[in-house]
Amino acid sequence: MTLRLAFMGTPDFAVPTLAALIAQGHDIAALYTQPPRPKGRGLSTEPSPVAKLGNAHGIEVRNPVSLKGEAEQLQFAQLNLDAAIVVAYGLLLPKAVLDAPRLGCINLHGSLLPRWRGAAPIHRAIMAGDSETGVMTMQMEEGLDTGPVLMAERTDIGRKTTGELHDQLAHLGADLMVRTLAALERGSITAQPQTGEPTYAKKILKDETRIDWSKPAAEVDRHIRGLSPFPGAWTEANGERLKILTAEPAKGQGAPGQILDDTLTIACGDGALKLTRLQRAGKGPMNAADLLHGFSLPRGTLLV
RNA sequence: CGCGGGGUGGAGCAGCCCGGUAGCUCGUCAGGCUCAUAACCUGAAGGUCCCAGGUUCAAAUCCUGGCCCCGCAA
Repeated sequence: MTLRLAFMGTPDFAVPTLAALIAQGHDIAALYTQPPRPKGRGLSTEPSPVAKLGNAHGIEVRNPVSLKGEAEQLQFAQLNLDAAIVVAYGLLLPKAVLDAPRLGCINLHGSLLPRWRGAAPIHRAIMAGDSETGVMTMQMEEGLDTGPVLMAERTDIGRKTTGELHDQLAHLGADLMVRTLAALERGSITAQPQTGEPTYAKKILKDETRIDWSKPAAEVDRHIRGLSPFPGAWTEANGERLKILTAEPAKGQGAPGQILDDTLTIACGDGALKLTRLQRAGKGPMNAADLLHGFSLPRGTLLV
């Protein structure tokens, strides 16, 4: 069954879903994404990952700064959609937009709602030490990720990093969205209200990314994994900024932040962690052994 | 033109200011030894020093232009 859809999304997380919908042969009438923003270092602005894929398929791309205006809402309504698929779009959808498509607006969210509503569900789930998470499709309402749930897929977190989990959930979610649309069109599912205590995944702030070595090793480990590879947990060594991408549990004790051996085992408030992949300012990511070849970090050094 | 670091054998770095024999810690290969916590010993191979101009008797090094990577900041 071919549906007439709009896709609203911006970052990499949304790309697999858009690709899956295209592959399914759905009619993507328009693509909404955040306008290109000046992106760092150079002066270059780049289209969002979603916009790039859309351009490659000749889909009309729209970058409204807001959907609150009547003109935008009218344009949206005139698309005459079966549904709008929303994945990490970055804009709130007013009621007029939510109500316009025949089947409404369907959102893909990267957590098991109502846990971790909001901006950074993957990071927060790992940092909080959750043992499992997942993706959900839901019928959108005006509230922030409050809509009733259509379908869900779970997965263990284990020792995954945010990057690994992000990619996995993006693909699980793409498949889930395809199945959700098929079921919706058949009329074989109904949305179920979210149950349980909501929690909110607040945006990651810069000043919470620094590693606090006085915390127990298990907690530091979650901190590192939850922020890897973006935005990155970091510490300071010899006055230089060191981003820690991965670490693994290790044995040892000492003053918090102290290097205990020649293989980057670091004492935490309780227990220790062995750093395995890290990045110096201005350098690319590298394994611990490689880093040590060019950067002196003898045992006893204190990371702060 | 937001600030800054960088591009040197396969990896990570030094050398650049003060031009003049390609260096360090590893890896790889061969041989030896026979190894407890990243084994050790001996030997070898492997480099357009990002690219293009310029200065010079001589450029990894100084000058000009370009390309690429990254940290901050947004």
